[in-house]
Amino acid sequence: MNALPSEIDFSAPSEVVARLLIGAVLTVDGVGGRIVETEAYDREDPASHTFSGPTPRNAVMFGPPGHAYVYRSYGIHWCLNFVCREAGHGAGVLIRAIEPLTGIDVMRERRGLEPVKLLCSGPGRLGQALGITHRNNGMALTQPPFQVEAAGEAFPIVSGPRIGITKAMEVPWRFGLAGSKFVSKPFPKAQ
DNA sequence: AGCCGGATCGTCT
DNA sequence: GACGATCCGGCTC
Repeated sequence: MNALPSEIDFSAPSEVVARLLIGAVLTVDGVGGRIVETEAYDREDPASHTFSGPTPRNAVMFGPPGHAYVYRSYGIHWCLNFVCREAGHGAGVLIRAIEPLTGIDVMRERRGLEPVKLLCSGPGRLGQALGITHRNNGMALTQPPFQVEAAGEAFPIVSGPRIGITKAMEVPWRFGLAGSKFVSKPFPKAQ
């Protein structure tokens, strides 16, 4: 009844890709799980790193789609994005939370003993649990250590305002798997 | 359950 | 020199 998982078209608009990624399975060196929360960012988007044009930091986001854009957050965390749209556009999807499925022991080594629920619940935690660093910046998502398997079925999706931004707060480009206990924060009015 | 401050540093003004 | 696409611990209600 389910169609075979098809490849995700990263050249689509970031808000489309952000929805497609809900339910997809992401692993890094075999460690990962089901994506349950994403956020879309785009070039004409005041909340996006690319809003003010290309810089050394955001260069990867202006490169070809289907690559990893990794940035340092608050001087502490590494956050993982997938580049979208055509090369030169400057759009991407922030991976905010996954439901851990494989390599949970490795995640615990990296993050310490804590409930599975919290291992990848938020972009900083996810980055640490999956071992993401600046070395992953610019890497193709079709090549090791990355593996992205598209969802084989349509998952129920909720949406709402993005987290932790101060601009374009009215844009509802945060997406989540409806009812998931692994999202970083509840969605307004959802379920 | 919710608010507050500290940690920590690359990036851009 | 200021500011984060954040997390965590400690405190209060």
